[in-house]
Amino acid sequence: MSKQEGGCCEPLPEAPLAEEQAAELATVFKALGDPVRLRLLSMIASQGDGEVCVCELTPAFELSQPTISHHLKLLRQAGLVDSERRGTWVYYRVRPETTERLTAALADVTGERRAATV
Amino acid sequence: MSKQEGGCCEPLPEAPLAEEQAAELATVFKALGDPVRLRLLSMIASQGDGEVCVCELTPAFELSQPTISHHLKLLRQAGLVDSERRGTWVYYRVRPETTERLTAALADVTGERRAATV
DNA sequence: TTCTTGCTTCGACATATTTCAATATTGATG
DNA sequence: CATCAATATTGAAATATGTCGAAGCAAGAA
Repeated sequence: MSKQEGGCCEPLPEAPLAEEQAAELATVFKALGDPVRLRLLSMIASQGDGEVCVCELTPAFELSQPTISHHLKLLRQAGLVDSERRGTWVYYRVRPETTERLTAALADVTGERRAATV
Repeated sequence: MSKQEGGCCEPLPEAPLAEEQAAELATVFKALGDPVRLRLLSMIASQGDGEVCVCELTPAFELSQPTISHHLKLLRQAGLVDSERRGTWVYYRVRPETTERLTAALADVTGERRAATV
C-alpha cells in the first residue's frame, strides 16, 4: 500500500549508470564541453586524410599557441585524438574507438537504446 | 606549387563547425561533463514512464539536496531535461529533441557522418 | 492560519579551468 | 657546433564550477 499510481519518494532500485563509468564518461564529455576543443576536434575529423598538422589548427583561432596546445592535450588525454610527430610537425587524428564508444554511451545515457555498448 | 603531399602549415580553408554552433554545443556537452549529472540523466532516461521525481533521485547520491537541485538546473538549462511540478513533487523527464540533435551533432563533430543534422 | 514537507535560490568557500607570457624541447639546417 | 622553427611545458592571474548551510517558496494538512 505504499506504492500506488501517484507513488513517489522511493529511491530508485538500481543505478543505471555506475559511478565509475559515469566518472570515465564525464571526462570525455568534459573534453567536449568547450567551444575551442569542439572546433579543434571537428577540424581534425573533417580532414579527408584523417590528419591535421597543429600548424594548420593554430591560426584558425585568436588564441595563443600554448593555449591551443593545451586544448589539444586535453583532447588527447580524453582519448579523443592521437598525435604523432613527423619531423618538426605534429599531426593529430581522431581515435574512432573512442568516438564510437562515446556515441554508444550517449545513446545509452539518453535512453536512445540502439545497440549494446562496446 | 604550394600544396604538395607533405605540405603543411596552410590554415584550414573553412571551419567545419562555426563558432556559434560550437558555443551552443559546448553548453550541452558541458552539462554532460560531470559524473553526477550523467547519472541523473541516466536515471531519468531509464525510467519506464519517462518521469522521475526529485525525491527519487536525491537519495541515490551522497550529496546535499541543494547540490542535486543545482545539477538538475544545469541539465534543464542545457535543454536536456524538462521539469513539471505536480503537487508537492517535481518530476523530471528527458527532452528527446535535444538528445537526438546532440547525437547527430556528435556524429558530425567526430566525423561519423550518418545523417543530416536536424 | 500555522505547520510540515519537497524543492529552489542565495551566499560563501574551495577547487578547477582557461588563458597568456616566458621558457623548454625537439628536430632540421647551416 | 649554433641557430631557427614548430610544439610543449611551466607559472601565474582571472574566471568558472561544485559544494554546502541557511533562507525562501509552494502546496498540502492540521
